[in-house]
Amino acid sequence: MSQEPARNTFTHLPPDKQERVLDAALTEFADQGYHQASLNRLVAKAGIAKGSLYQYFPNKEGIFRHIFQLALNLVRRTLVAVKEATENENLFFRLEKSLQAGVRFLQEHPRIYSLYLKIQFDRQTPLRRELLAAVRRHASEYFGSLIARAKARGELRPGISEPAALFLLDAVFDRFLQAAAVPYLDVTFNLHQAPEEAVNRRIRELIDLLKEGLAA
Amino acid sequence: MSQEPARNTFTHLPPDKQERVLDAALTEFADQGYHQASLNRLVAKAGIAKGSLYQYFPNKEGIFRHIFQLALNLVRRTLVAVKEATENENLFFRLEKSLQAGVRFLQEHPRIYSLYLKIQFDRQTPLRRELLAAVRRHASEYFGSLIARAKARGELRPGISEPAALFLLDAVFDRFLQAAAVPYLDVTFNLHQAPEEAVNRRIRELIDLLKEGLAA
DNA sequence: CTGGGACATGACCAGTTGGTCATATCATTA
DNA sequence: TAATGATATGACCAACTGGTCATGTCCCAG
Repeated sequence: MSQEPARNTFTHLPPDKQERVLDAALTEFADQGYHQASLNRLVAKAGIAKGSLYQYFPNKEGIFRHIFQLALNLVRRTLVAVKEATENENLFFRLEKSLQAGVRFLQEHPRIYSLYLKIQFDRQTPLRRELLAAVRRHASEYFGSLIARAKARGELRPGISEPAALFLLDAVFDRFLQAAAVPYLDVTFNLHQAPEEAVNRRIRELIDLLKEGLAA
Repeated sequence: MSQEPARNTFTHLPPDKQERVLDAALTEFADQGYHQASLNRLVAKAGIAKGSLYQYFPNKEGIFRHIFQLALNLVRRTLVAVKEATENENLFFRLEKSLQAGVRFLQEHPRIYSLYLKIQFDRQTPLRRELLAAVRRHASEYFGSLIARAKARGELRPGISEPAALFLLDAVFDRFLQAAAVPYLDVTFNLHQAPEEAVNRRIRELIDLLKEGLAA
């Protein structure tokens, strides 16, 4: 499969130095995207020599892979935690809590989210297929299991199209997080850097609309 | 305001040559994004000398502005046409037609849509604020007027939050188009390069869900 | 035929990129 | 102390970037 991108030299380094390098790398890739990212800037930020970087990683893509894996693991852990924490609640409450958790994640790890958005729409970025496949799988499992449980508990309108419901939830959630993270994206909610209370109000409005529908 | 980015020299050119240059530029920017785009590749594609390019436009950003304006005007005209064509129909029929028109646009002008996505998530691209502001204004006007009319005709559930409805429509539409345009993005609908008939079925499922809601 | 303005051209420039490598430093052995 | 292997370093490389400009071609007016 894919060989380990980090060299032994890197894992033997004192943890704080590893931290500095990874931090600089995440910042650079998140700010600039893969191709725009400059290794010269990266090493300057990390306070190491250019040559050292190539003792730690085989090349630019190797650094990227490493960051990518760390980020993906963090997301995975977070998703599992939220799902378990609301296991026995009803669908709409779970959705509300999920969206809140999403916003929290994005505020705590803005660079990871920014990196994700960059990869999503830059066809040239390495690992793009892998990333999108992984995200798709997670989203599908997550919402799929919420919907299945809701159906079993009779919380869903009968005859509903499950793929459509999944698509709808995925779309609305993703857009909500984007609007909270990216300035100028949002049409009416003004979510970017809004106070928590305002965000939560919007979440409730939105869930309510999903629940009851638009039609009279 | 903003000065014209194209020089007179360019407008005096034989139309087919203008066409070739603009086409090459759109392709390059759409494929690579602003910063990754290479003027060397661009001139090779257009079959002109590097020096000539600088007789037509002041610099890279000037070329980008020009392409950008052309694209924006095209979108504007399309939006107006759809809105007028369904003026007296009910909300959900109009939404269906709008989404169909969106998919059609994206199939006819994939490079323009790709460019739009690139700009949206690359914070470093020039004109990003302008682009996002323009898109936001258009979307808000478009959906806003649909919703206002639907409300007047009593097609909406009373007490509905208008900002939430607007956000919801904007989110779902945008995501639907993204899923149709970008491979691997879509969780369950398999919209990318799907046949028209399949797309239209999905559109109907989705609109129906928006109409009736999720809850039992 | 001459002159002049519009347009075309590609060699050239300084700056930056990802990546290399000979050399230096350092801690740990013997 | 000497030797050894791991790690650190930054000058250096070819390739490419956006942008310039001296020179050339072409057409048309006088």
